[in-house]
Amino acid sequence: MLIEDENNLDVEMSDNELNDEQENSRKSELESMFKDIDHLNEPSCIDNILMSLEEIRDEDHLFMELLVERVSREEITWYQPWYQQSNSLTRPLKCSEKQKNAEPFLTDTISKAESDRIKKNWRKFMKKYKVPDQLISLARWKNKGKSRLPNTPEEQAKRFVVAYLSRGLERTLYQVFRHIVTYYGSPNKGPYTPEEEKIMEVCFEYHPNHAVTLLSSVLKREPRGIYKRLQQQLNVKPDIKKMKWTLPLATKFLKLLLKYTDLPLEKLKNRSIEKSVFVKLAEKFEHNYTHLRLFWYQSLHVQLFVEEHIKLNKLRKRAFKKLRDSSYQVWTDIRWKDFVTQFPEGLTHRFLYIVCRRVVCSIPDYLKLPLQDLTEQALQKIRKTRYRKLRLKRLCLNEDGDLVKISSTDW
DNA sequence: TAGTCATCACTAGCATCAGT
DNA sequence: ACTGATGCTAGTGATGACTA
Repeated sequence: MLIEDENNLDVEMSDNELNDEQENSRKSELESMFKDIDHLNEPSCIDNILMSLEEIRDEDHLFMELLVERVSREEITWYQPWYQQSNSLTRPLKCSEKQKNAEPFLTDTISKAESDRIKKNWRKFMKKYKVPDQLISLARWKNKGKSRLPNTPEEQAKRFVVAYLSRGLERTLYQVFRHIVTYYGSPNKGPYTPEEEKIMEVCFEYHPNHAVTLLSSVLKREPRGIYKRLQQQLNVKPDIKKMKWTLPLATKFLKLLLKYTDLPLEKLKNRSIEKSVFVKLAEKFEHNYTHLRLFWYQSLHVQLFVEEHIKLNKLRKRAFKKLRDSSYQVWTDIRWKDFVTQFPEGLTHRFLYIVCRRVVCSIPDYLKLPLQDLTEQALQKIRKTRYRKLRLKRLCLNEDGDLVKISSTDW
């Protein structure tokens, strides 16, 4: 019987080191594809890309063969909650009425702690089954040209690994697999570099039909991101002017909002408003509906419904102290909708987020720092700031139905 | 220099379609 | 019955130009 010793797993590279390494190898890979090539139509360019694709496919293929060999006779012996017993990794779990009352699983974004747990499970798995550290291959391997029945060796192996990685998590196999695919399968994130754009161009020139899947492999990016980028390049951008919100404009906005929702102002507080309403508003304002929606939830809602004069930095101080003492581990763990309930009425989660983020966004690596450190730094920054008395402007409707400012000297 | 605004990008869900 | 490819959405997150 193999004893799994968690304490032996401590020797590992920190995340940052790993990321830097990946980052560097990615850059040199992409650069080598374009070495000495100035003209996009150079066939050697697409050759390089295709070669790189081949390498990736081979790598994944070999890894899967090894995996099948190592786990083909393994059976699941550990306890599995009902929601981990499904056979499908690529479709969300459908629950029957009965199951909805059973032991529940989480549905929000996977937190830092959960992600670490998956990593830990993977290290155990590697050790026990003697496979290389190549989760990326599992993540991007596609069952093509083979039977897709769930009991083929490859599918079984894949399911076994994912089930193993899901141990101890209140998540479905689908959720864990999604997490693996996004975090390990397409590790390249952020804006597209000029090299990447060149590669995209070349691929579309030579292989328009498979360009997206090809690019997703070679660039190690999510296919959806590539689609989106493509659309941006093809589409003539609609000419949206910058918008400057003024009291008259906000008045017009609010009047229309009241009209389209057919509700009195008080009823709009904390209410989620249908998209169609914002789409109608967007037509009137000739602006993106998402922007208008953001304006409502991030600004106007707060200014209308907050019942006291708020000093921004006082609010921040309070928020960061609460965050420091919370159970959240890193910034991205924060569930703003839950968090905002601890604050005065009228504040929205988006407002709170934007106000707090202002402080931390200039702190290097703020998304990864332990929240305790981050909040300490944030509190220090707030203490040092010069504009400590900034208050939130509050607004109300006067008798004519126009928005006016509530003077803060009344308080 | 803090706040505003626009825009790009990613995450995680849902849906549909064709292929095996 | 299940897959991959593709599309859409709400919610988050990053960044840079502009402004008060």
